[in-house]
Amino acid sequence: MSLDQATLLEDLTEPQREAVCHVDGAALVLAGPGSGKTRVITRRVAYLISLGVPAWQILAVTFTNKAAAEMRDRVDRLLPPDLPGRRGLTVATFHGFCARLLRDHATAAGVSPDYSIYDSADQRAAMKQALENAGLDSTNWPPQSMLAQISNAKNALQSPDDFRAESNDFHGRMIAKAYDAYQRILESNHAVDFDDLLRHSARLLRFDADVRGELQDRFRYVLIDEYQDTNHAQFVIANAIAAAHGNLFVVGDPDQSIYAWRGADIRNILDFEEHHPGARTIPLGRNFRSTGHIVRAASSVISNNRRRKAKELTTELEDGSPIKVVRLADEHQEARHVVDHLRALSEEGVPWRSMAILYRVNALSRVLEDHLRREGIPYAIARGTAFYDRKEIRDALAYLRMLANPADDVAFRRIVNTPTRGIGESTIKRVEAAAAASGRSLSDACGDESLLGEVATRSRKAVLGFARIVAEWRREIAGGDSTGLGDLVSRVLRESGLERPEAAFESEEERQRQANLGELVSAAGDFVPPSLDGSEGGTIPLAIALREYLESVALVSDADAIDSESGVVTLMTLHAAKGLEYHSVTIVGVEDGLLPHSRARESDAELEEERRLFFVGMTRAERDLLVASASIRTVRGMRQATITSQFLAEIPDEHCERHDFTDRWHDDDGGDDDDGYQIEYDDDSVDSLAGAYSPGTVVRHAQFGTGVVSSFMPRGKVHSVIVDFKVVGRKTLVLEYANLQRVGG
DNA sequence: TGGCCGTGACTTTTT
DNA sequence: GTCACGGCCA
Repeated sequence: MSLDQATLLEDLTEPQREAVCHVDGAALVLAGPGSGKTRVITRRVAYLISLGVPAWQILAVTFTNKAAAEMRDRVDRLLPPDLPGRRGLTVATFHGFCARLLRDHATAAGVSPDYSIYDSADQRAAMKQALENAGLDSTNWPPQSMLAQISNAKNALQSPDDFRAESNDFHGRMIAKAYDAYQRILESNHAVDFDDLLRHSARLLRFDADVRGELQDRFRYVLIDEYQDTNHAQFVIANAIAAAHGNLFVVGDPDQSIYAWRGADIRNILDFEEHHPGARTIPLGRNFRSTGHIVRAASSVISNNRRRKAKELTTELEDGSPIKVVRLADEHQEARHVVDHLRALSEEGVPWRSMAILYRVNALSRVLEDHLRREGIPYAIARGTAFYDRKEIRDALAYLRMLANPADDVAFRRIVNTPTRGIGESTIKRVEAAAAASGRSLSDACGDESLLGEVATRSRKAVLGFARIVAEWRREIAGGDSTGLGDLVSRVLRESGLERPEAAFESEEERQRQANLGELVSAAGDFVPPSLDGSEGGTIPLAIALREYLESVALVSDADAIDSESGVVTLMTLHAAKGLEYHSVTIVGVEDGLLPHSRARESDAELEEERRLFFVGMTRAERDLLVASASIRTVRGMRQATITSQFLAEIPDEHCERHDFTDRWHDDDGGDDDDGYQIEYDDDSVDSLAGAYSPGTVVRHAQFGTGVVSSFMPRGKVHSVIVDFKVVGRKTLVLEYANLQRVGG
């Protein structure tokens, strides 16, 4: 049976059709929000297959597992079940693809085939160890910030040596030192971090002609989604595979580039035509998602960015209702307002699952949650990693990880005495010393009695006993196949003592923990290893299945947890919302310092990225968009006055209704009695003073000299500010009496 | 050896 | 306000 090409093309616009029918050569599809991007990608894959290109020659790369799953599914539905050549399409995330590549070519890539993938918590532990080894004090050299700078280096494909060569100041040299020490720890633990997945793959493709040739031969057609968010390593990977045949088809939107902080290089998409002379560029500017007010307002906001490829965004849908821009007294009023709004929509028949609440920082979800819960509105927070962040789950996974990778001392150390089995800190120290002296891993050393001379007799028994069960588990892994994964996990949990059936009589928390472990067992039991690849009834060795399972767990993202079918309101960060759409979208906390974020106001480039983030949020809405801010917000337990985001002023008045509810302070039953919307902002008192003395403002005081405002608070009829003075330090002053002068702009 | 309690630091976004 | 770590006590 063949695939009817006319059906694939019939409901497409002209530019969409052009993109779908593009076959050979490089192409750049500039896909504005809501322009049918996913449709174009899936149709093109199906179109290629209809031309006789076998599916296994096509590689499609997305950003999240969820996007990959959706794409696979949609292509699948376009293809007749008995179509020859429909099997074997590769749809993967960059990280997933690279993890697989490194496993298949471990030796060539210079990694151990049993490598572990370290998540951010593991990275922090490794970095702390590295700083200690390098003789750096972690107060002066915060692990988090060291990791961030190392991450940047890795994304730019710099090795520790490259990095050192480029660092000529003291600070840079110290980071180079930490990078080197950190990398040694990863190596000795047979571990890679997220960035290494990309970096090692890029290096492999660049320097190993055999591997490169193999991939180039196999993947004749390469598609990359969200190309604006690729970093240098990803750029190298994509281009290396496509170099031989030049069939690189990328889709993206520079206006939705929101990952520069993670090394994404917007030039990859802006300079695509220079990298690929003769490339075809196809702009998709027509928006099919949102009503007129929303599209035009978003378009207007984003036009304030100077560094962009100007692109017209149009819609043929009706204007719809104007955007609601509301200001509330504080975050509780804000949450209450949002809840009322969503309830009203629900009463009009909009299902909960078509509503989303977006925010810049995760911390804002809490107040919203409280109010949603109190009001009985079903909701879910997009936090895919939440389950895997629980202590008991991390413990369980550490067991599995040290079983799969005996060199993983970080995992081993985590669980060697969890639950407690009489192997205390001093015992571990001694085993560690013995392991280091003999060049063995911790888990190895534990099983070797001859190395444990320094260990007290009683502890030695405990250590050897533990080593014995570990050896038994490893034996089961070596002899089993993929059908035994669930049983393996269940056995390890039981025999390790993590699972305690008697806990049913203990606290609610403990019962919850046990339930979580049970969930982990069933998840492992249901896991289908990707390399089984649809071959029904087949099996692969248990060791490989375990490795693939751990890999899939390590690569889950928050966005993966979003279930549009679940019938609940979704709460998530603006970042996680990329690529999604909802009938109704609420963006909260649109205040100066939050959006744009205070940590991202240093440069125009950062400000523009914040604006793109707001743009992404706005364009998630199909018909209803509510943008809220609070005039007072509690940050870190301190109530602070805020000023509205500059982005709000960029929404043209003809596309929005502005309401100020800040004087409804005492109306706390938040009832239906406030119909009398006030259209005008009364921009007096708190707002304008807060604006003049917002945190960061430089001021001069007659006695204390100059300083920087650190916070601003209304105090009844007066206002007080906390100022960090250069000479005398932190002072709290009453604005009305202090006679401060603002310095500079 | 293990658990508890107090103090200190810190919060952007995430594969 | 929250979390993580270190010190102290049982």
